[in-house]
Amino acid sequence: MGRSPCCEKAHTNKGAWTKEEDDRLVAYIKAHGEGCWRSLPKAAGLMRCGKSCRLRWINYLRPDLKRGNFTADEDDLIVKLHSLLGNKWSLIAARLPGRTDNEIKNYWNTHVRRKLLGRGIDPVTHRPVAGGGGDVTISFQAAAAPKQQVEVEKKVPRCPDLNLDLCISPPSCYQEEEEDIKPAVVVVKREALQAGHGHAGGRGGLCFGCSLGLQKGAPGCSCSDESHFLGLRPAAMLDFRGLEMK
DNA sequence: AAGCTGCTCAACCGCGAGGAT
DNA sequence: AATCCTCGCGGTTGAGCAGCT
Repeated sequence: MGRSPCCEKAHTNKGAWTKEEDDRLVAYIKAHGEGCWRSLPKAAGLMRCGKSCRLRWINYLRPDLKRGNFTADEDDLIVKLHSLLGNKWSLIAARLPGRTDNEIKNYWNTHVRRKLLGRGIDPVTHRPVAGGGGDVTISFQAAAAPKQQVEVEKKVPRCPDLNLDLCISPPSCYQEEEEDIKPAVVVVKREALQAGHGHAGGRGGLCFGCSLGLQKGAPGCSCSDESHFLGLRPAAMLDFRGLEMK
């Protein structure tokens, strides 16, 4: 049987969008707002499926999109977020105002991956590839799970890609310089990340905690201290479970 | 100038999650 | 509880472009 098509394919346009289609879509969303993508094409007089309209709006027509090249800061943040979140492009995009998941995914695949490989870093694990010269030591070891969590995981196996529990080890330089440093454990709930919280006014100069939605100045925020790995204070234990929000 | 190759990025596809019935 | 429906996500594709021979 297979799944039913998302739309009436025989009567939908495909491929590149025309200026007229863009104008129609923008005008409709300005008048009626986003949402109800399934019925939008018909209502807007577009011969497109809802999915296509949504994608066009989100990735290209949204007025708050930031076009143009990625800055060094954005580049850096993408690498850091990817090291924590993996290929969760929508979560990464939520931390980069004006950028879309599709744009970041493309940028990663065409630029960042190659750059990391060139530095001898595995873009998947963010560890030095065998024989490589990289110095990134981000660990993907899961934090010790509480008993309740373990029981849940008997039914729902841990998905490594989900990264609900993340363990970050400071780089080797910290281990050399500060012997008593404890690994910082960051537990990030997916809902918190999806909520899209963050400081108003852009990301410039935000610590990693703030990039993940922490209130500036809250425990775990280290905006004023540029010297720490990923903006985390090496000896601090950060628990982002407190970020859960509606 | 023509042909080839590699790269970029907009768009498509299939699937899973979650809400509604 | 089961099924349906819609939305959103991540992987993949392919048209268009730039650079090279």
